[in-house]
Amino acid sequence: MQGYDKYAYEPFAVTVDLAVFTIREGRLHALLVERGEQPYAGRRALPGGFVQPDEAAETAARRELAEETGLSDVAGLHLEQLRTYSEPDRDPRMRVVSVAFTALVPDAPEARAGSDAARADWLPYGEHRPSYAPLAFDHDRILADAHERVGAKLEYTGLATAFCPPEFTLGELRQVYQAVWGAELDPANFRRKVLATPGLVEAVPGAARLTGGRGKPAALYRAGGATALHPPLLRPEGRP
Amino acid sequence: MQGYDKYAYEPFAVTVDLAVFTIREGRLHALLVERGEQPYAGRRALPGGFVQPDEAAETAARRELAEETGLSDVAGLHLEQLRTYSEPDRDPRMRVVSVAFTALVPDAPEARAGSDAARADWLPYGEHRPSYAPLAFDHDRILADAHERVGAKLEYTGLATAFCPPEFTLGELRQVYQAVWGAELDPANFRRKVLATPGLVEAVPGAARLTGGRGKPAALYRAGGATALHPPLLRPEGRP
DNA sequence: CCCTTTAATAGTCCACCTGACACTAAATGG
DNA sequence: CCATTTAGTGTCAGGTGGACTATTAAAGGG
Repeated sequence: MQGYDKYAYEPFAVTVDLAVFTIREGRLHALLVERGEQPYAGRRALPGGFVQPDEAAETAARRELAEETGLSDVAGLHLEQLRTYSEPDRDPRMRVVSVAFTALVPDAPEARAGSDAARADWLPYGEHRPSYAPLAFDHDRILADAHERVGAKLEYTGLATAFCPPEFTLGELRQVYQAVWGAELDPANFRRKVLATPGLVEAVPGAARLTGGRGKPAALYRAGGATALHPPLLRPEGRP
Repeated sequence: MQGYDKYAYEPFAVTVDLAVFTIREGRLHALLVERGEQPYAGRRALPGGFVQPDEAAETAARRELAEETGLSDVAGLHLEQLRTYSEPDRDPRMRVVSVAFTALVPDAPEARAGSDAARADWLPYGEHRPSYAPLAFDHDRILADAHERVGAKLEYTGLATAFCPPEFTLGELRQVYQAVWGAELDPANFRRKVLATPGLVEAVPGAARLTGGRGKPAALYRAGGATALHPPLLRPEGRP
């Protein structure tokens, strides 16, 4: 790092890309925009945008998240850096280094198109290659990396509650795990493990109960303060 | 992302910073350089440098790693992206976005000073605040983040073998866990768990044995192909 | 050369975690 | 009223993991 000279090197553009997930009807969905311009016009892509000269990448990501989702309380959403993608040819026009973030949204208000996107929608993301694939740029890879990261973090952190509203039932929490992992979980064993993990959830004291559909009404819980889970909640083996 | 214009935005300098760890005499060490110039002249810092216009951050990181460590077989070393640090004021001179990497080195040849550093040394990194603290820029935080990441990945990946030479004893492997976690592990139980984890290590078939110091000679093992550990090898509880 | 020290390896015991599964409770829809 | 659905409780067998003891095989010192 001998003497810096801001013009000694080709300038890099720095952007953020957002892999935003939510659970809808028990299935995992990702927020995707439709590109309105070349390259990849008409193709689906991750929402994102440029980092401004005076803001950190995290700030830019949260700003873009607010713009694209139309959510009001963006401050409370879970936003986490995933990794940075810097291959020289990832954007055909110029050198773009992109810091990717993962965001988790509890309920899912309809998305709205941002300034630079033709449209924005919540589209199902799962095992099968979706009809809208492939995404623009290297966004398929980013989204897959984000999915893998979220799946892994469910095991050993209390992250799952970030997909849930402030008060939720254990059934809803279990659906989060099932949607992300793509696996069935035994309701009884899930309840036992969640309640045995200190700080994961705490019961809402009032006899508060929620009726959603059929079946016996369930007790409500709030997210506990726990960030690390000991022991972890491991996903079932073998995913070939 | 409406039409790019590479001069529409203030240019960002993109650098890589390296948190390089090794095990020496059973203790965790980090590779640190001494800065020769302002700002922070004379202070310790992480090795690193600029990303060139035609290379990915990973490529730049591996190039810097080779330059700073003097290792010949840099290609085989474990190098992994940590995260990107982009706070606008993290470098007092200009806007620098830095992609941080974690590298793990098995044996530790003496470091050598790179082009931009007065010197480079392996310095112990552990519980106590070391005498060389604080580091330049936000490098204390980067190094702490890297340590936490490595400690966590030892639990559920076969990463520990990256600290070991191609053939190693279970005692050496256990020392890796102990040095990174700063905790004592029962040798017998460690052996049982490691050998019970499929794909973590594989025995060297010949009656190969290694003599290092006192005690019964140990059997040699090679790193197995396993990348994910099921079940994980959890570190002991409670770190207040 | 013997004896102590050190580390690897083997084995045991027991508490607890976990998956599988049965059973009851409370709501809805025909 | 009855079948269905989901919540919640309980049980049981097998496996895992921590604590601990014992044995083996080398090095080093007197």
